[in-house]
Amino acid sequence: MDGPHRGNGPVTREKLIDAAGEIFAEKGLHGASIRDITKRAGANIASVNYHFHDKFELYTLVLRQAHEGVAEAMNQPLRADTPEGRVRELLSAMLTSALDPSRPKWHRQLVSRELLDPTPALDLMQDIMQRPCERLWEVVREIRPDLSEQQFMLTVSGVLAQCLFHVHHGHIARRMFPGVSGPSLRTLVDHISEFSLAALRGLHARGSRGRRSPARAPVARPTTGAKRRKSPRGKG
Amino acid sequence: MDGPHRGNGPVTREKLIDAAGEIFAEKGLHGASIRDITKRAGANIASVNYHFHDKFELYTLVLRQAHEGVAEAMNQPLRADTPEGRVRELLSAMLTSALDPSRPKWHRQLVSRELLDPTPALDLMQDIMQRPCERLWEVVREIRPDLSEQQFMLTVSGVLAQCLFHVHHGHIARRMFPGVSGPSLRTLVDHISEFSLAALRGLHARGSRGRRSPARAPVARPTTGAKRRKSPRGKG
DNA sequence: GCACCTGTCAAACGAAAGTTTCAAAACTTC
DNA sequence: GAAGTTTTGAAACTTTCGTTTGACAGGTGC
Repeated sequence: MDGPHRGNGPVTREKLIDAAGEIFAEKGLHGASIRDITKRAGANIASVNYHFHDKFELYTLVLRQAHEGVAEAMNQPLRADTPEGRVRELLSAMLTSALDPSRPKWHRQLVSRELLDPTPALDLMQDIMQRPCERLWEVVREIRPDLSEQQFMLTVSGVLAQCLFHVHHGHIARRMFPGVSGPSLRTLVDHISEFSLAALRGLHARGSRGRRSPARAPVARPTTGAKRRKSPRGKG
Repeated sequence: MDGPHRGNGPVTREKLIDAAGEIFAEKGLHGASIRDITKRAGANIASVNYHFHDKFELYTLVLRQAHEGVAEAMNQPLRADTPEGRVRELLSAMLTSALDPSRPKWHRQLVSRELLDPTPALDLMQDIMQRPCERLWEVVREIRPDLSEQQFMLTVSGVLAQCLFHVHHGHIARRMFPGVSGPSLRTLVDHISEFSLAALRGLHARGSRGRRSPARAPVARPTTGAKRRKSPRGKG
């Protein structure tokens, strides 16, 4: 179990992925070095290029693994009867999977980095964001079918923004309000639901400007192919 | 005016700062290279180490310049009579200075990067966020003095989150809703104000749990000293 | 036992990074 | 104009990066 060569194939591979996830989350694609990753994984320098082709392929694989849990949580059916209940259910699913403490912390951090950096693997991020946007759009339209198209976009963005903030920028809130205890998952879901639903009820329809909401949510279709770059520098 | 050496001292320095701002915003601290920066600035490679000590000192200087405009816009007095008016005024000041088209785009991008990366210059970010948090907290307390401390935090965070989203993650909204025209600054301020105020009116006070709001906003005090690292590697 | 494939290891590779050097050019001061 | 300071220039420096190499240890099938 602890010998140097003992069918370690998948073991070393997984240790590399875990170490790479942590270090990529800490320092980003450019800031992390293969020597750091292999050192933390307890593996040889050449192991990255052996198990994965190059650094960037390891990065995209790690990123894909980080975003999978969130993406699949978004596809579960909503069972609540009322649109208000479905809003809450949707937010609960999003935040629960995103803040799941059993998952390693670098999952959030990596996705957070990618949401900012549109460069390396933007299509993966679209996979994450598309379903919540679609479903939120639909539920919001059930509650307030009289809003303009732009109001829909701004409202959905506002709800998503609150979730994204607590998921990806929680450290800011913790730093700005050090005296206030951090909210539990339940409290978070309750507050954002109540806050957003109250706002939705009080919003005035902006009749004149903008078209009415279309029958279908005008959300970007996903790039299912997920066109991947071959190398970060396109050298080989 | 276009000769090789013509009192270029501060000229080269400023060109370096501008070029560094753009490239740092594009690629981050690690991704940007001094060769790229000096090439875009039309200067020699050694000029960065001559005018600034090293790469990191140039980075912090550029970051400080990027955040100054936003920080000072937050200190202007609020003139509106009603608390609701002051909320709108506050949001308008924040978004106007943050989205001011006359400022170079890399100001936003750099701050956006730093909001994510807690590593290099976190105190600068606190300078940016502290005043909006304080003032929002106070105005929200005027409107709804019955809310619990945690509800205040969540509400202020929610309002800030909407602003941050449109300032720093606008590309996500544009990508997710390609059919909807991006909102103007005026529309944005109107919507976030109306949305948040409607939510604030409809929020139920959570009486039992959490203490009531204190007389003073429990916002983190700024680190005025802004302790700066001497070098990215601490070598010399 | 032999060939074969899989993994691991230490070492080295070329490229690119940040930094330093030093001479020449421009500017300032007298 | 000469001396001294400031700024620029091209080149080289050291370090570190991602990647490659080739040898060697384990496992497997014949």
